[in-house]
Amino acid sequence: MNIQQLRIMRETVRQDFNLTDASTALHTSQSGASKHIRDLEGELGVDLFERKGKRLLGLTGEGRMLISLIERIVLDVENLKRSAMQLTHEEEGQLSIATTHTQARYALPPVVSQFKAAFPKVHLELHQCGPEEIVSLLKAGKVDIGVATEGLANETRNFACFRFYEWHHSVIVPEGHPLADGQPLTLERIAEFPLITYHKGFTGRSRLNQVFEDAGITPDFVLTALDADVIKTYVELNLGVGLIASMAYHEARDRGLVLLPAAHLFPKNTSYIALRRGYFLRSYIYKFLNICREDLTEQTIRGLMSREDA
Amino acid sequence: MNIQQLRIMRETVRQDFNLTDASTALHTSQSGASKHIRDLEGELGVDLFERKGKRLLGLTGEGRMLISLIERIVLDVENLKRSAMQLTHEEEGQLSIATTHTQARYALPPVVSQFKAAFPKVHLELHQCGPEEIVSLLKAGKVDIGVATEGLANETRNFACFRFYEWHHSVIVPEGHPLADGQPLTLERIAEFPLITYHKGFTGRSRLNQVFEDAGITPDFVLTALDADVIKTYVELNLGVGLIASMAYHEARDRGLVLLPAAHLFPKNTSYIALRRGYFLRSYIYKFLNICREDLTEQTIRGLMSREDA
DNA sequence: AAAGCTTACGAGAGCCGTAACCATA
DNA sequence: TATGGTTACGGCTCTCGTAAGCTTT
Repeated sequence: MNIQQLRIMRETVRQDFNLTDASTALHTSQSGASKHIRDLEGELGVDLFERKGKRLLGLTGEGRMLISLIERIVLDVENLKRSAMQLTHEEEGQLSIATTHTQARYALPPVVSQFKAAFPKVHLELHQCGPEEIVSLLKAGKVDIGVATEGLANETRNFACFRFYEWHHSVIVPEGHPLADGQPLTLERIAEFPLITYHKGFTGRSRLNQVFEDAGITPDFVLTALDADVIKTYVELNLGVGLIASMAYHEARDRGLVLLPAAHLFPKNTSYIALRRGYFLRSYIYKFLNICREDLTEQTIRGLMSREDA
Repeated sequence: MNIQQLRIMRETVRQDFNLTDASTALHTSQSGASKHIRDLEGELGVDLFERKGKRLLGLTGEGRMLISLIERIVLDVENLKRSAMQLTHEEEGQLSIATTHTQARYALPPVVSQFKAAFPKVHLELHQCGPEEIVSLLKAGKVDIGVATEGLANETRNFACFRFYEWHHSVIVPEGHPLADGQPLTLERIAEFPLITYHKGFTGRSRLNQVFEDAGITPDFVLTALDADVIKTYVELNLGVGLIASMAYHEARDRGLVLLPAAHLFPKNTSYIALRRGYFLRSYIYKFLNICREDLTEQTIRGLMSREDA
């Protein structure tokens, strides 16, 4: 038995039992992969794959029993290499973060600049995309960290999720707008106007819908966007009333617009930081989390990683 | 990197950093082992061993960080092989049990005969020895199961310990002995006679001492033995009063001797079954535990193995 | 036909063990 | 001097990739 055999075994499962894809993914020949699998089956004395003629269709019952151990071994071997790398190049490396516009623009800048000061040699990569893509990038191991409000918290089997910060939606209107008359804000008054807010699945949008539905109100969302900057642009054009995350409003920068707090109308939202479970973490990743939330140290993170939520 | 390198690494640590011993333990050449270690260090880019000239003295700090991962990988690889073996030869194999005389003679016989009926092809090996040796045999992996009253329960880091059954000490005397006069048994009355019981460290002996000490009584242990059969022999010779585990008394077999219950004088004892943590368990091992305690199924055992006590 | 797995085979890398060498107690 | 680790080296196995063959869709 050798590690390559296990790697090929794992990759073949991941590539939906397509040996050709598996071998290209591992930069090796397909014939070699074929032989490796047969050798492994021979040594273990067990058929791992269900075959129809020459095609691989899936795992046998025995294969399913053994694959989890194999996965763990391969993962551990990778982690061993990473750990060793980490020990020699403590300060160098890459940190890839997948995140939404909202986080990248309003929540992460102070974190990133502090992090860059602490680890100048680490190459930072911000991957801006939607919540589903964050999840798949994380799962595929293409990024180290995911940051978003949506989509992460219900993936605690694969990810360890840490609370980042909490925030509320606010209403944003042009100066002199009827809603800015000082009278208390209600859902009914807001819904009298055309609304502009985030796309479905972005930045707490699901909760907004829920609130209106619970109140029996059907608002008119005339325009939805991926980010608050676009929303603000159309609010300035007087196309409607904006509903944005309050940290997206900047008094000096957003002259001509007025922010009306709406914490009493909409429930609070929580943004999460997610890491894959089971993978080795470079020391600077711990540092990054530590900057995000001071109470997260390497020790506490390690502890929370192995359990459920945080 | 390959598995042999990791195996050699692990074995070298286990053999107290003696490469020669490590390589003989793995049935390979010492020169090869030397090379493997240097290759591994080269590939990982880290010195794993502290050296003084050419001697290996211990692990470096980096080595200490990595050794636990290496241990786990090697263990998983072994478990993978065992699991596969298990899947093909479900019913065959060996089951080694280390246990004391008391368990082997009085508690295990019904379990063993039931087990043999269920798995006739499994070769059973009973290793009779003292509690400390049970612990070391288990640790070394020379036996699969340890059964004893003493020594196991405070090793929960290395072993998963399951309660087997509970029992009490009893007093045993020849027929017509003054203690068998029907009057209630007290510590004071017992201590008037010379006592015969188990060696230190065997079958609840420590608790006996504690009870007398707490009562401010200094009994006269004239003779100690490893097992109840020896004790009974000397009680028959009227050399003293016996203190034995009550399950060691058999009315028909032990004619001429009288058992006086002493559950009110001595605290209850618990016998434990111990398994090593982290190792793959053949299906018949689950069956063995299941016979010992009906509520232990493969599922419950798996669950309890990963946690602390049971 | 096209996609996909297996078999055959030759080149080359890597592993192993013997033996000689070197360093430490 | 004995124990223990390293270096050198030849044999040999094992791995890898190309190419051809065979099966299934």
